[in-house]
Amino acid sequence: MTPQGPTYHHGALSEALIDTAFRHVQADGSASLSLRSLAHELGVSPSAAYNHFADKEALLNAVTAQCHVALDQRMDAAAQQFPGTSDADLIGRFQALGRAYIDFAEQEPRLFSHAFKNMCDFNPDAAAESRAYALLCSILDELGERHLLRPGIREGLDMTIWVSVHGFAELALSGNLPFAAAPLLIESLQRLIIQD
Amino acid sequence: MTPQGPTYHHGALSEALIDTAFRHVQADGSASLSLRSLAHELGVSPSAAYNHFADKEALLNAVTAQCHVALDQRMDAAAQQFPGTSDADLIGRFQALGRAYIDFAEQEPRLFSHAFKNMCDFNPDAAAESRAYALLCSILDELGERHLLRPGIREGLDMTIWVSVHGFAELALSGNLPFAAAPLLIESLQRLIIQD
DNA sequence: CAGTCAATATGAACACTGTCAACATGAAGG
DNA sequence: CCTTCATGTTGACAGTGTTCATATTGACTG
Repeated sequence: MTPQGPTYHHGALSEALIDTAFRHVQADGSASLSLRSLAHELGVSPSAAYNHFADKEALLNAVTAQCHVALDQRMDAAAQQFPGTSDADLIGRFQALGRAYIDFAEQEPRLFSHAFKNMCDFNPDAAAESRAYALLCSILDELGERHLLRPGIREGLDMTIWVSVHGFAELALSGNLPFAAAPLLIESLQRLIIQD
Repeated sequence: MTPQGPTYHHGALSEALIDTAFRHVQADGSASLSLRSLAHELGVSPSAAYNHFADKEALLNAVTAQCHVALDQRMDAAAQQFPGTSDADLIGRFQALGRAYIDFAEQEPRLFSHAFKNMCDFNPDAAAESRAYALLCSILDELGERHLLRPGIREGLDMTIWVSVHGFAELALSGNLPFAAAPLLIESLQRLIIQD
């Protein structure tokens, strides 16, 4: 059962933990997060969190899920800026999705880093459940149906575009590229895939 | 002055610290590295490291540099597998460079992660001094001179290819893509840029 | 309503950690 | 010889994640 309101000792500790942990990660990054300071901030004893999470890592994994939700919301909002089906709207949506991904990395660097921080084996569900990836696939399909894509390039193109935008964000965050170069990337990708 | 041999208390502590820290990062990742266990392993007191590094972070930055060296060595070796100037060698070198970057991420996941871990502002020197990036630029230039590249796509292409391969490596390490998809990426990139 | 039970929170403790200030040591040079 | 300076040690401080035994509470059962 899910917690039932603020009538218990604390009430909904697990949600409160995720919530303030999320805000701490957003502001200072996940490395400097301490379970003890978190508990102190919530007026709770240091070991209270262990009734809801096995580990500090388990709590941070819950925060990771929230980070992905935040990214997906941005991608949805970007897609809705160009809801039409005209050629211009399709291309505009393609650009907007790429920019939204990179803008999120620039404006919420800690959330973006934490969203992709965990090193683990390949999990097919992770990509399948990603709203961002689904939006990218559908815009590429629409571009293909309109013959706006160069012929014969559709196979694997969703992956290629995704890794490009993601790689740019990562390299910009690690100081190897300037965020100001984002438009160059979008233009370069467009030159590579759009028919003229 | 650089240290002068094993005649002092320890001799060359700073090199030894970087060396064993590097091996620890390679095996277990940078998160679980402890200065104290490192000092114990070297038969030295816990605070001895502070004569050579201001911080734990400073030591880890030295390790980061070593990680980039290891990556650059792989890229050099890959380029030398196709040293010729024939069309086949040029394309082979392009593929080999991409594969070497991704193979390094797969075979040395901790080193790769640590190499691009730090979040910091854009530093123009970082990219300029990267051997991997220089090798990529030169192969793209050679492909262009041979008219193997589709016309009009050269601007920003080095960045686009780099972020693609890097993004693939990152997403594979975080479990969002399978490393087995690497050939698909290389083929997709080739379809996008090579003239037919 | 009374009583049991599982969920939840507490307190004290353990084994760690990074970091620092004060002190010791030894090699090198005037 | 004796000072100087880089290097290393000792001991301490303030935190950390985590566990265990214990207490408290809300909800369900008879």
